[in-house]
Amino acid sequence: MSSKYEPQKIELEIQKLWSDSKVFERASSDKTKKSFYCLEMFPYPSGKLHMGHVRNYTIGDAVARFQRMHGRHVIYPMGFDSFGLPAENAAIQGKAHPKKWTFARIDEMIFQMKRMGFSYDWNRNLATCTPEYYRWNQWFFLKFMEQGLAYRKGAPVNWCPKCNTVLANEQVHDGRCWRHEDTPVEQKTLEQWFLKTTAYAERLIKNLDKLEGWPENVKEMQRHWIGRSQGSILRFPVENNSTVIETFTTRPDTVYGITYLVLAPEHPLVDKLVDEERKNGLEEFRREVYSRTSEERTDESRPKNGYALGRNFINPFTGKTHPIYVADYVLMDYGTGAVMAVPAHDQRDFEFARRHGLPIKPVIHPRDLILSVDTMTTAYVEDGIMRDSGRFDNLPNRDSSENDAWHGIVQLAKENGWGDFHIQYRLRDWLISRQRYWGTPIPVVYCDSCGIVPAKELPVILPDDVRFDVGGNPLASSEKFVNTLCPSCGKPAKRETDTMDTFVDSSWYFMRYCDNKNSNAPFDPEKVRSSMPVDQYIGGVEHACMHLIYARFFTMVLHDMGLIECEEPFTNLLTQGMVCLETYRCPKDDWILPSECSDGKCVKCGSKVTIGAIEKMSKSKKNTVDPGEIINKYGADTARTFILFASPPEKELLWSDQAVEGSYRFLRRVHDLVEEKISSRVEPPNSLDKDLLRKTHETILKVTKDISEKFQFNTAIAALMELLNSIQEHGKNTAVSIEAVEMLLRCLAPIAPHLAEHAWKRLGKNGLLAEAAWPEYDAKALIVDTVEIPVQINGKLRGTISVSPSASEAEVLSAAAKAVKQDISKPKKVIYKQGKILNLVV
RNA sequence: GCCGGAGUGGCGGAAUGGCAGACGCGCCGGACUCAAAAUCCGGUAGGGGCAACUCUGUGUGGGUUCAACUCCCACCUCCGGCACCA
Repeated sequence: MSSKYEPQKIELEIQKLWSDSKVFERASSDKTKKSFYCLEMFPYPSGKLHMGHVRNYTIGDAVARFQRMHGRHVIYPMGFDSFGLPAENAAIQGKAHPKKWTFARIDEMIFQMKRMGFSYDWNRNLATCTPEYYRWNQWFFLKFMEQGLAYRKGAPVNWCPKCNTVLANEQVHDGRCWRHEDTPVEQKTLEQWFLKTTAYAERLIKNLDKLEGWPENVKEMQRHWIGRSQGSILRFPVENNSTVIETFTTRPDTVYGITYLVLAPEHPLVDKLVDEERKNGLEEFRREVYSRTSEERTDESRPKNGYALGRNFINPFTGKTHPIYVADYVLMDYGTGAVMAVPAHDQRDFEFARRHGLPIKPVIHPRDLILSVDTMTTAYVEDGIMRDSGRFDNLPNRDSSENDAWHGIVQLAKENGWGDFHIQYRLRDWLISRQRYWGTPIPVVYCDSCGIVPAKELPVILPDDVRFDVGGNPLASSEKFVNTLCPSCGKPAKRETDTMDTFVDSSWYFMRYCDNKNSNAPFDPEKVRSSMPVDQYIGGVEHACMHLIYARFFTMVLHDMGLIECEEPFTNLLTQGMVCLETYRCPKDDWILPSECSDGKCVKCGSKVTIGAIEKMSKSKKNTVDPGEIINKYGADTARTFILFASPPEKELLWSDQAVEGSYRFLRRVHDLVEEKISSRVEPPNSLDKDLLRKTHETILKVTKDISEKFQFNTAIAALMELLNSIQEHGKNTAVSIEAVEMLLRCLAPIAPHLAEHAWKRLGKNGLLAEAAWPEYDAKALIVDTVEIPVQINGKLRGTISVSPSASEAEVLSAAAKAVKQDISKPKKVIYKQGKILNLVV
């Protein structure tokens, strides 16, 4: 009795079989085997899986299943990054309380994940918005505080005067509030909490060299993000004043060319230094600078504006005095917020000097040329020979030794107390304060007598009695929450109402998975020790910097606290490419749906539509494909197979409905083949068997290699398609062809697990395929009697010959003589690679 | 501007020094059908030739090698990241 391929039916049956047998939970807790921790970046529970998720989790699930079949104790968890703005926005729009909203979305997501057949151990599940989870964020925060790794300082925020609220960057559109399009966002300074990531900058950058299992591009992005630069701190005394201005420079070799000095507009010394008569002008200048958005301010193409403070400083190297400016091109949050300006050797200083009529003094010249200020059109930033630089004249400014002017000048500064060598990082401390409700409350109390006091009782629970309709941080509207007693002196005090950045949640969730139900500690160190580090982490490259740096930072801090053994959380990282589809764009109606385009014209306005720009799937570009629809039409196995087949995992994937059909056809052919095998009688062995047996074992070898070495599921699937073709060409129901089918199913199990499991059952196999062993190839079956090898003459193909793989050069030459038309009896040179190729030079 | 990655049939892609285009999609032809869909079989880089065959071809130009998609040098284009970081 053979049946049709009905994926919907098969998949639900098999999913029930897996869940009833608890096969994945079992695999996840079997301590007798060597562990393999397969981790995927957990999602924000938006309610619907999108194709990006489906690709991410399909790759991960295939890896997890592959490793399980290799006898590993696979830890494969899933959870939800469930704090964040969308839930709060839903609440502001009056839809539902964030808690209710979030848990409803989580349930929808879990349903879809189960429908995809992902083999998670749901016992390890977690949601970061539960007190059971976030209390440990608070616990870590207090530990960080104890060690001076959490501190408070002023920092600018986006402020909407109409909402009376701080806005997240994503709530600011073109410098205006997302809800008040006519209201410009203001910059305001608030006291906020920071984590001291800069304390780990050196280790974060150094350890990258050890991460051999990480893609080079991600490591490079992190190196740049951390931005280590070697230079020096130089101090300049202000004329007729006791103040000293500290600057950071990577070019101490240019100090003799300083012609002015610039402070960032926010620099705390500005107000102290400004000349009384220039105060009003300064305020006006600052107002103008602050009115710009940060994008405008950091636009390199804008002319560099500045304002003289009417005061001078002394360059201790020359004893000369020069003016002090404030300018918008100097940033307060890099280095010391002040720079020594050398227009002759720095392009930005050069532009500023030309614009403001400041002198330019070259002190480094090319070997064969003396620079002239009058003819310079850009700064000279190359290396050369020092001039007008006191005792450093005629030295090379920089070379590979420590005897160059660069080092000599810093040494001189050091001896005189003017400065020292210094390494500066671009990485900044991590601002974790968010003026939001739906996040982890920062567990501190402000007391009039004791100051900042850590909360004693954890968790500090996020209250439910908050108002979303009054503006401001909803958390501040809960009287019960805000008003408390000081844990230290017992007098009335106020709670912190800021909550934590959700990147805190995702910085250690992979450790919580190891012991997700622990109510006495974030985790049992022993449990983390046996599972961490993560063997394979899979996710989007968009998290290359922030998330992956924060998670590495947390892991290092926890390591230093003695809580965990490993210093790096993720041994191997795979960043999957984007899922893309062509877009339809109308000149009037912007992005339109494919259905809104007919005959190349927009159905709304009749304009000619531009079709075909391939873009990342996104709602705004109207080029999404809903995974749910694909499952309904073809089943989860087809979606999985297509995703893995269409492109190698780290490359972008171009969605194609027609190619999806192709994957469906392949699976149906496998299904039909199995049905055919079980309904026909077994025949005796025959002469075709040998080739099929070899093909079977070649396939096992290739699939194993492709998946284990490079996650090349695309070529592994191609090999399985070839095997299927070979079995059908063989056409007989012999022991060998039945074995070939069985091997095909085993290899298909990580890719299309429902169909493979179903067919396994139909073949009458005992036990679950999900727990079966991965096949091993038989080297004997790979042996061949003859091989076809190409015969080349002068590198050009002139024929092929069939020889024994062990044939000698003489044998091959005589066979070749018959196969080609040319006379090859007197070759100049013979290159014979046994069993591979023969090339003759004549 | 700087850093990283990629350029191969009509399309997704394969081959990491050894027969370029595996596998799939699409397309063309055939079988089945009253017909269509589905399915099955065959063909499918381009040029020339009735044909055996032959020439050209992996972004462009050069080089190394018996042999280059693959290695080296220069350039072009596209994608991603960073971007006044002193």
